[in-house]
Amino acid sequence: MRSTRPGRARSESARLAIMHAAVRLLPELGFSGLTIERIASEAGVGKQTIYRWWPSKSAILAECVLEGLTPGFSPVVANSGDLEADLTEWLAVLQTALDEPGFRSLMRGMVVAAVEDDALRSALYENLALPSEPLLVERLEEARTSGQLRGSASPRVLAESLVGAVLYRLLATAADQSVRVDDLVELVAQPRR
Amino acid sequence: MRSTRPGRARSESARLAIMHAAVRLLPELGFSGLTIERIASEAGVGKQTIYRWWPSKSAILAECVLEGLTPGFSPVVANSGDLEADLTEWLAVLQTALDEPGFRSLMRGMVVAAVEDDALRSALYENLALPSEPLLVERLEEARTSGQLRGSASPRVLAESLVGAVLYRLLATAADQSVRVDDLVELVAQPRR
Amino acid sequence: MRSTRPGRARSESARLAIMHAAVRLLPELGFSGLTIERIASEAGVGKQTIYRWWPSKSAILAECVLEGLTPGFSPVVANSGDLEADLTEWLAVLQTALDEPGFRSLMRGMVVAAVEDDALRSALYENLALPSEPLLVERLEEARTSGQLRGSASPRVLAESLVGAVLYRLLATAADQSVRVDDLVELVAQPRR
Amino acid sequence: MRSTRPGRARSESARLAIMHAAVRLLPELGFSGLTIERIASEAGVGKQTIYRWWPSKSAILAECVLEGLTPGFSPVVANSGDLEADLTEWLAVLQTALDEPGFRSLMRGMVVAAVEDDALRSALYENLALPSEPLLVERLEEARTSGQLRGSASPRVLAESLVGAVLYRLLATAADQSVRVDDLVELVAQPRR
DNA sequence: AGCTAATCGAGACGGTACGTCCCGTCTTAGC
DNA sequence: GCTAAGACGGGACGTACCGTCTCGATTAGCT
Repeated sequence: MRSTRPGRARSESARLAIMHAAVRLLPELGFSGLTIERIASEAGVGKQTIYRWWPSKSAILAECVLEGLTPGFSPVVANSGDLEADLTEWLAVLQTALDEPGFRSLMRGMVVAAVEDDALRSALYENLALPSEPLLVERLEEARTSGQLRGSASPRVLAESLVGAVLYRLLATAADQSVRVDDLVELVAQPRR
Repeated sequence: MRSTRPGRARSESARLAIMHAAVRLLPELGFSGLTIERIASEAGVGKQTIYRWWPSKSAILAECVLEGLTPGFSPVVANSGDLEADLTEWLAVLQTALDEPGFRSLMRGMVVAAVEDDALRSALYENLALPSEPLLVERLEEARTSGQLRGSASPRVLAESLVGAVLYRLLATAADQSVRVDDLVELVAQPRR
Repeated sequence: MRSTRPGRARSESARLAIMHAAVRLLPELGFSGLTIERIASEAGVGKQTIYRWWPSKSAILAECVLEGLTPGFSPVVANSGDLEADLTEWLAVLQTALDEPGFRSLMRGMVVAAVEDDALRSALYENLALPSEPLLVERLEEARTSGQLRGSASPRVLAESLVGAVLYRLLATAADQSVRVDDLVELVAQPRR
Repeated sequence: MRSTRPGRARSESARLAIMHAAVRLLPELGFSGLTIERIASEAGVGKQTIYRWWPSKSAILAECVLEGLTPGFSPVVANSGDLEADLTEWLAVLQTALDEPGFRSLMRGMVVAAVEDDALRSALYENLALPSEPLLVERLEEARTSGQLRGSASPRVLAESLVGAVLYRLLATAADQSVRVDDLVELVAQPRR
């Protein structure tokens, strides 16, 4: 383990300014309209400072996702013992976030970016961001053992269906159309008697 | 009504060459790597000939989708009376198409393009391409009346969940991982006794 | 011989605007301070329009020299039959031009540029510009035959000495110090009795 | 008078490494291609060490000239009492140095640098380097009093003509063309009977 | 058959952004 | 306080495409 490299240390303030600028500009400009040059000038930073640390604009966004700079919704799925209630709450929170146009644009931009960058795709889908899918899978597995899960489909498929339904709404719909939370929950959860 | 304008008629061969070039290049270059200039040179066509007839590269792709130049899967959902069999077949066909890397790349590019262009989004999601979702909704509504649909969720939500699950797999997964067709069908269809 | 290439013809007005901008900016900025980007914006032209036709900024300047866009002094050496008078006049004209600070800076910039570009060096020294040396050699050869040339040194060496003396003054002297025209003439011409 | 300041003393080895690197790189890269960054890495030195002691790359070159790091010719003009012999020898030595391509490139680079930097211009022309012009003037003045100088032109003008002829050859000629030493001497010196 | 007019491939145009190189300054730890 | 190292904000480089604008050469329908 080497203690410190020689030379000036990386500027944390520049790093943060760049990431904040990226997140601020993405909804406004869309992914393809977002340029490194714009991010640099918005952040008050030289272009080289960006290129020194990130290979692409997607990579900047990936780091933003991993650092939680895309606020607005909780990826956490509660576990109250009642699957129906937990899913309803989780979807409602997600829905509320996606009802906000800025956040909608941000997430669309992220999805586009993720298509063209493996690191961002991992960051977005696997680790935490968009649907918090792994956490959801875990919750559904728990529900399987307690008999609250409908049918016999694997928790992974159920989770992907729920998240996919939200993703579909996000990408396919122009207007801000909400998902039908109740129906989605009913799809997965064993109705309580 | 004027049947034909004076002057030289639009060249059908140029039109087709452009669309074929676009579809051929999209998987290779990705949406952002695809340029009008490249399409023009690939098609052996002047740039102006493209700009004369299409407002953007997304518009070219939209026309390609509408003309069925993106081969490889049938958007048709059969109606044999047996929902389980029909869905299984439809998903299997879709899955086979998406197992081919070239087609996968093509569809990813299309999804990206659709995010930034309303016309293409309509062409892709509503009219026919990706999931043929309206046809699916129709089939599920029919199944509801004949009691083959599980639970009480609306056909639209069910359709979006199925299509969303496929979309999620397309976008979120790096490797060519298949969807679990059986589980997806089980999610929606009332199991036969 | 092909009559015309296909495609839009080169814009003469852009070509002239670029060359005029280069000549206007060179004295003000010096050769190393002169940038392609500045020339382009001064000329109201895209950078690519410059790079399409010239490989370097020196090449632009070379074309300017060849087209006579660097006004201010006559390279012509008169031949009145009186070498002493002819040389005195030629040097006086040259001196007057070089007394003007703008022209001085221009010529300094040209000399610098010529060091790093073969084409410009030819344009500057051999064809016409700075000293009109070939014309001077010719005049001196004529004088040799009519016995007006002092000593036996070759006309080429004499010409280079005269031009060199001017060049030396141009490069080595900060302030606008004139050459001593009389002494230079005396160096070369047989004094009239 | 304080003999030494507190703190670490300036590194003489770094100073020499920088100047040697500059002189080594100048012929290879030309003046505009020579960068501080390249000099620093060639010298194995931090950039700041250069900027701390020199204001510009011309200043480094000026110091090189003053320290005699540009080897290859003697600026000294002998005084044997025989002007013709002394000039012939001086020009021959100069010519030999300038016949070497590396030295030629070096001197061209120096001349370019001198155009854009007053300090270097002084160092190059007035103090010692290129032509040792002041020494030459002195020698010619001596010759005037002893009647060895041709005509009545001022020694300064004669010196500038000789040096200018060499300078002209250096700048204007692509190939390594020699000056005609005999003719140049004849131009200035009273022929011995 | 000639005229008119919109098309075609080609490619130059004024621009914007790219990703790189270097500027001159600043900030590290080490001697 | 100097050193090597190297990050910083900035500016220019030369390239790739953008979408527009000529070019001369077709090629259709209408006189």
